[in-house]
Amino acid sequence: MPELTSIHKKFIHHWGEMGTRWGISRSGAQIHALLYISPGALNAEEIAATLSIARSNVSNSIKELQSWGLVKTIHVIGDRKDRFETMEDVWEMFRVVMDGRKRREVDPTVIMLEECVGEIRKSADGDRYTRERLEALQEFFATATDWYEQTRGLSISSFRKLAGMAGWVMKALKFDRKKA
Amino acid sequence: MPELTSIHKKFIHHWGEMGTRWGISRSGAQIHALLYISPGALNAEEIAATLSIARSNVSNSIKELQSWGLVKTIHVIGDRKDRFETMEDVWEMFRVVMDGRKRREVDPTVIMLEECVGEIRKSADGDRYTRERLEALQEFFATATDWYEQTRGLSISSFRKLAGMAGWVMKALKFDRKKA
DNA sequence: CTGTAATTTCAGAATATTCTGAAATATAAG
DNA sequence: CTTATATTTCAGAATATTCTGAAATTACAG
Repeated sequence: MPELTSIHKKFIHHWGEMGTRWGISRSGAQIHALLYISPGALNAEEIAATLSIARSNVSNSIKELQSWGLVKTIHVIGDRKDRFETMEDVWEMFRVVMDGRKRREVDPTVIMLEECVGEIRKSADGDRYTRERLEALQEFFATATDWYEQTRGLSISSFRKLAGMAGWVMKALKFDRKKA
Repeated sequence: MPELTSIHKKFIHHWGEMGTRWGISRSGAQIHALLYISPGALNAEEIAATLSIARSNVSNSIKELQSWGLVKTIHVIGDRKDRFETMEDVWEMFRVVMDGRKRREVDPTVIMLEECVGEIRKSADGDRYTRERLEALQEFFATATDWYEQTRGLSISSFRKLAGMAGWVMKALKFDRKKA
């Protein structure tokens, strides 16, 4: 993918911007976008040249992407350069990102809430309102993580079916639906 | 909530850090945390004093939170100062954040993909692989937004039931489950 | 109106993040 | 081992974001 068309550029730039909102650096997300639309694995030099970024930036960003589990290294015999590729399956890609975000954001928050609620229960001075609020958050996170574990193994088609069920459940059984 | 205990501080600081990963500034997220654990609505001066941040920062951050729909203004008769509060319901809070993120991140991406795929179809030069990849992304986003619309109105208890169904579906019907 | 309190705006300071390029290190063929 | 090439490290530059404080604006009681 040495020559980028305007469509390639558009996609890569947008993906780069979006990546920053998902905790991935712009360069990292751009590299991911490039690998995603590249038919074959690319080496670091090719990536740096194609995206006009420093070779070292590629190295660091690849490491970042690998820490997310989004990129893996390919060794081609007769080629000393490492090559990199990303998964084709979008659903798997999404799951990998979700797992990473859970690990980095949700899990530490759950720990923090446990610690806070634990302390507040010990102190027993009657900070009732704070305790209520933190326990409500705890319950939410418990439900959310439980939910995530129940569903993260579903294939995309199963997930579609589950959405269908939700709509059906809401309509046919007149389950409680929040306004709007 | 003028005097913060160490538990309050711990929660507020953690929430502030997490907020930055969700596209909300540290100050904004800290204000949100403070309002969340405050039994009553607070005015801007109280917030600034409690969190040791500039009065103008409170003003801007409140505006940011209001753009998310996370904070609303309360007018108390006989008090010229605006007071602010946030919703108690965690589930609603989560939904509000999800709506905001969808609006800011998913919707523009869907548009970008439409534009790219549209152009690539017109050009018809045979960039088959890129087209395939972008269409795969499109399909994923279509499923995801459809799913979100189907389920965003569910109450937390319905959602719990849905998770139960998912587990049941996976086990009892031996639906396809991806490895790991 | 007038005066005072409240709020907002905004330019620049402070901070945080990302990126570069040169130097150091690692890898492997000969 | 030696030499070529490939990769990583890292200090500081470049960039982006957030925050502050003073000035401008708004709101409203008297």
